[in-house]
Amino acid sequence: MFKIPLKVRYAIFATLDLALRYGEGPIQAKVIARRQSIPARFLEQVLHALKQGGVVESLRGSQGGYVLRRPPAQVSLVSIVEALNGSAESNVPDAGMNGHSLRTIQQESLLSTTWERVRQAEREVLQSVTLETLIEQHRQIEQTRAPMYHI
Amino acid sequence: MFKIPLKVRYAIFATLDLALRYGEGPIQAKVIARRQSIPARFLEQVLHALKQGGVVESLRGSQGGYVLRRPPAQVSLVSIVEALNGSAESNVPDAGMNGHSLRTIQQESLLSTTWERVRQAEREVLQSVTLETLIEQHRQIEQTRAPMYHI
DNA sequence: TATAATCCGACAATTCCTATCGGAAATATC
DNA sequence: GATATTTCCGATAGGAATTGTCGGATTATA
Repeated sequence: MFKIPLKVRYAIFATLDLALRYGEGPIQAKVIARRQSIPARFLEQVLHALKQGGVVESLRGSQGGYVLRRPPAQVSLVSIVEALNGSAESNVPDAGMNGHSLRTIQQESLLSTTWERVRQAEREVLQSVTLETLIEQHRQIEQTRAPMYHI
Repeated sequence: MFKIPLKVRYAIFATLDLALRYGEGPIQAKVIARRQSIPARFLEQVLHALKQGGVVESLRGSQGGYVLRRPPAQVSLVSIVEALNGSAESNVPDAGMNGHSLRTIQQESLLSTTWERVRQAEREVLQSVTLETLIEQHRQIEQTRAPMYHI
């Protein structure tokens, strides 16, 4: 409804790539970028944010790379999304009265509970979907798709 | 969570302004703009979109203006929000295979059901809030605020 | 030491959102 | 009919956010 940033998709598919190889040691950003068709240099930034958010662990130096911090079943989409926003993202446009009339503030307070409910509804859905969930869906799609090429 | 455009707030407060005077004839965009602190020329566009979306009725010419198409209790926020997007707003970035690899399309199909669930969750919340709801909240805020000035 | 990778800041390019403008079409009023 | 008012419509400017690129510093491996 309100538009989903590309950054979020990149983050999901990057972590999904890690999830598919969970336990096999670190994977380099460059490799993920190639596999998932994501601009390599941009992906670096996304992965860095994911690290700050505690979703991912990084290993520097040669043979380094990224590793999922927890097993795929314990990584929900909400943790990924929130890692990217830095968990700040207040809906009220700069609360600080900077150039905002009293009217504007009263207006905000009228809608704030509604926005909060929307946010919460989003959170609940995203919390119910984990990387493990996506892996299963991925497998199901593969299985229904593959036979078509064999006929 | 995913940021709410200013346009949406403007639309809500404009229709709320109409709701507070429902049944008293057409109200001009200029008047609403002044009362709600919204850039007049921009509000015109928003109201036009609301008309296309069937939320609002317009009367052209002198003494014209805008009128709510249905009573406030029957106007939900979801109808307002969808009127603005033209109800298009597909999450898949231009479906048409233009420069999109097969991989990208498969990726989208993996997330499409999740995005759809998020969208649906948003819709349900926004559907449960009507202009009538907001009017009541507005009155309650007024009543709790007013006494403070009298003491 | 050489190589490979993340880290970090700066910044360029692009797209989207917000806002403004001029004038055309429609309508009420005098 | 003339005039004033108001919506309608398209164009477009300004700015902010998003997306993407780059250079080099830092860290680790071999």
